[in-house]
Amino acid sequence: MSLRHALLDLLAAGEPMSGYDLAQEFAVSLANVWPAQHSQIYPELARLVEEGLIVQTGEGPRGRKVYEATPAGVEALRTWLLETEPDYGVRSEAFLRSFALWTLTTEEAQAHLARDRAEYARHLQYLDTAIAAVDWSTSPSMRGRRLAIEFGHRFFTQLVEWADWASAQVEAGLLEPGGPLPAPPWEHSEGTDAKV
Amino acid sequence: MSLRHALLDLLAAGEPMSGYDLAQEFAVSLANVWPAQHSQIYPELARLVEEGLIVQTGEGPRGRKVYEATPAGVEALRTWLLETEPDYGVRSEAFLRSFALWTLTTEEAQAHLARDRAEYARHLQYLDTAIAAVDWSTSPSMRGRRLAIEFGHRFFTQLVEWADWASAQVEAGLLEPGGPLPAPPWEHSEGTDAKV
DNA sequence: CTATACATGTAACAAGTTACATGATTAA
DNA sequence: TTAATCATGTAACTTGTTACATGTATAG
Repeated sequence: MSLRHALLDLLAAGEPMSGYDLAQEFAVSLANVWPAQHSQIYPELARLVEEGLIVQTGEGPRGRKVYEATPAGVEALRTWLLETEPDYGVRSEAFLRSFALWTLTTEEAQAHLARDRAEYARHLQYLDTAIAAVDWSTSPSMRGRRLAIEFGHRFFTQLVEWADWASAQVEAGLLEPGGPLPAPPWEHSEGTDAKV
Repeated sequence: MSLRHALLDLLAAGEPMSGYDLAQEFAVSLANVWPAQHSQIYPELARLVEEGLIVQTGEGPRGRKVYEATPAGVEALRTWLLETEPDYGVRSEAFLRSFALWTLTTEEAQAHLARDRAEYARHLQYLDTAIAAVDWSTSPSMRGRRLAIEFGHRFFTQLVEWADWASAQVEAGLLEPGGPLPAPPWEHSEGTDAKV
């Protein structure tokens, strides 16, 4: 159900888009949220048209088909947000890899962490450049999307910081038997207690 | 390919485990990294046995089968880390939802963010309790896993902070036309520049 | 005129989820 | 004795990936 809502959101945001445009969008802004290939997008668009949640409002060269969300489509988006239970699960191969770092030597782990660090920093820099290039005040969707972008910015900032921290721990001998262990995390987290 | 490496990592960590044990582990510590159901785990275990990456080393009541990783299995884990390109993509429905918050009213968005916040804080608290209950010095795998746990701790801390930030922005009128927009993210991120 | 980007689609396969199915042990 | 938990598995379905297939417009 997530893919269709991602498409619906993009098409409801204002600008009419083609399947090709949407695929581009998935390759950049949605790549780290809900990746999708064009082979998945085109059939889903056909289903959305069939259900009346989007309509084709234009065409272009090379058989280009341009779609927009219908009022029913926007309503479906709202219903999704308001009436379905969020799935808070996250899937990340990079995170999974960190579970297995102990099978590497200190040097190998350092190399792995350095590569991760570079990749996260590269992505963060790209994000910041993208943020700076956009006028976030133009439309309601843009204004709201600013929240999502901040989420991404903080996420990648945190990844870079984690990689640096992990690298320092490994350098200090974490992976060597008898090496020092870091202090518990709660010593550097304050003000995030549950309001329950 | 990720599921098998997650299983391999757990079985290589030291303690022999059954499919049931592994499913429990996926329901807790790996739930926010690489979720998996028992229906996916049992067939994968059978394949891993067939390929000689794990062996059944014991049995228990109710047809319980206990497995351990073979040296070939540990080597396969290392090869995965050292010789395959990481997939840095992240999939998160909660993150995707934040893209569509603009379709909600200020009040509706606040309710949604409050629910997210509570869920993240709850999970963070659970994580911290779990961290405190464990002796991280016992084995190489435990020592290394400390890095992954820190990753999770920071991730959820950041989510709580983001939800608070987003809520404050919405409260200030971000979703209302003409309302104030937050300052660009880079103003509160320092020391994470790419070392490229 | 030729390579690249644009543009849409389908087919075969792999991965993941939900539901079904069965039965043993244990604690109250 | 009965409910909960332990324990393993399969089947049907949905979702997602990779590869195949085709053709048009544009820029150099």
